[in-house]
Amino acid sequence: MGRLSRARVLDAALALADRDGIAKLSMRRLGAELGVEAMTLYYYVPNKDAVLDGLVERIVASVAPRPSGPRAVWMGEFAHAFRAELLRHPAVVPLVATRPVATPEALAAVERAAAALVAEGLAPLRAFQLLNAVTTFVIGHTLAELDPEGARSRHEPPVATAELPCLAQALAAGLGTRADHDERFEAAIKALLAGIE
Amino acid sequence: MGRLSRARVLDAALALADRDGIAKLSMRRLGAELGVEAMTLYYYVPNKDAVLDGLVERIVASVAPRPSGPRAVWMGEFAHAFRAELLRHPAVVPLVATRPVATPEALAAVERAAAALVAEGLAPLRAFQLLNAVTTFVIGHTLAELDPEGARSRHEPPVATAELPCLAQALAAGLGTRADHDERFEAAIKALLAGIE
DNA sequence: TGACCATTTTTACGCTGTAAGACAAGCTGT
DNA sequence: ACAGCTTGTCTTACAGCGTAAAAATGGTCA
Repeated sequence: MGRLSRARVLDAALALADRDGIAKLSMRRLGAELGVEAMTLYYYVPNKDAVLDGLVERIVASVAPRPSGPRAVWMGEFAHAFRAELLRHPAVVPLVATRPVATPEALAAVERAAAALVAEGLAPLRAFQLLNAVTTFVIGHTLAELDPEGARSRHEPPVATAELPCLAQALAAGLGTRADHDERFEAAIKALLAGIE
Repeated sequence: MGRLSRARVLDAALALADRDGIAKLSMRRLGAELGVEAMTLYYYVPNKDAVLDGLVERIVASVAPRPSGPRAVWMGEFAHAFRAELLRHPAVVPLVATRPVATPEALAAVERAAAALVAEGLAPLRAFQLLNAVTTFVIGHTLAELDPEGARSRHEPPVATAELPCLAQALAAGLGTRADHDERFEAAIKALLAGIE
């Protein structure tokens, strides 16, 4: 195992969160994962919040819109890519949803994305508004997509459908399946992009 | 102060969360708020998660769509009402975003909302899809709206605009102001509802 | 009085983030 | 070679957390 670094700490944190869930991501566990005592991490990172901010950074910096051709098209592609990345790291989604983009690297990534839109002719304000509308929507949708899994694993009773006939029918008709989510995401992002021309 | 009950525990929890933030909502503090030891709460609530689920229940049960006339209209009104309620309890928004609707009361409220749509002629699956699309969007948007406040209060440097020219310009042009959020919410929900006809 | 009961408190355990300081190893300048 | 500084790690400690288990309290009824 090579030398420690902020990057390696974040790598381990992301792996640990993906494997065991964010709840299990403690400084002691993270240290153990790296073969080191908890306090050692504080040499590379000011505190735990910085680790969480780092995880958000990892996700945010890993996707970017690539403008070319009709805006609704590449914006749609960006939305899909962002959603895919979020689904790849389900444990981190609540962090992305909850914490503002905070680290310099993450802010720089956002700036780069906005700059690309500005280069396409948008005003800076419009660029951020567009980016914001899409990311905000993707995060909201993905959060809703994730919840069920966590809920089911908590305890058996999937849902007391006895006195919830509408819900029971909807579930039987495919509500909450992967296909349902995909389809709804597709429809909603299309509507959103079409409406914000 | 009258007798304790689950309802009064949740009242106190909501008040405490609104006043001091969810981070400060601990069983001991909540007990103190009610003039009682922490462990006493466990007589009214199985564990802390149940308290958090209860907070979600409070929010979810406090708004409902009221179908009458063109769907896009009352759905828009529902979206606005939901957003207003979320903004009234900013500290709870991350919970609503993150935790599935879990308590019987909350599930019943959702069922009631869906039943109202079904009574309007929608298939149960469509009813939930529509509800889901709107609530999901509102939650996502409101989360993004809230983040900045929390971020600013953490420490002074609002943002290093030096090397983030696009962001700086956008901020100067009004990005992130209340008016900006209101306007974007309005535009996006309209687009969404128009596109899911 | 004594037994039952609902409610509350006490005590305790293992876990958390992290402040403060000790410690070891390597590099530098003399 | 020696001293001293830097870099990295570990030790110890503290206050707080959620909550299991058991004990204490107080009221109501037989």
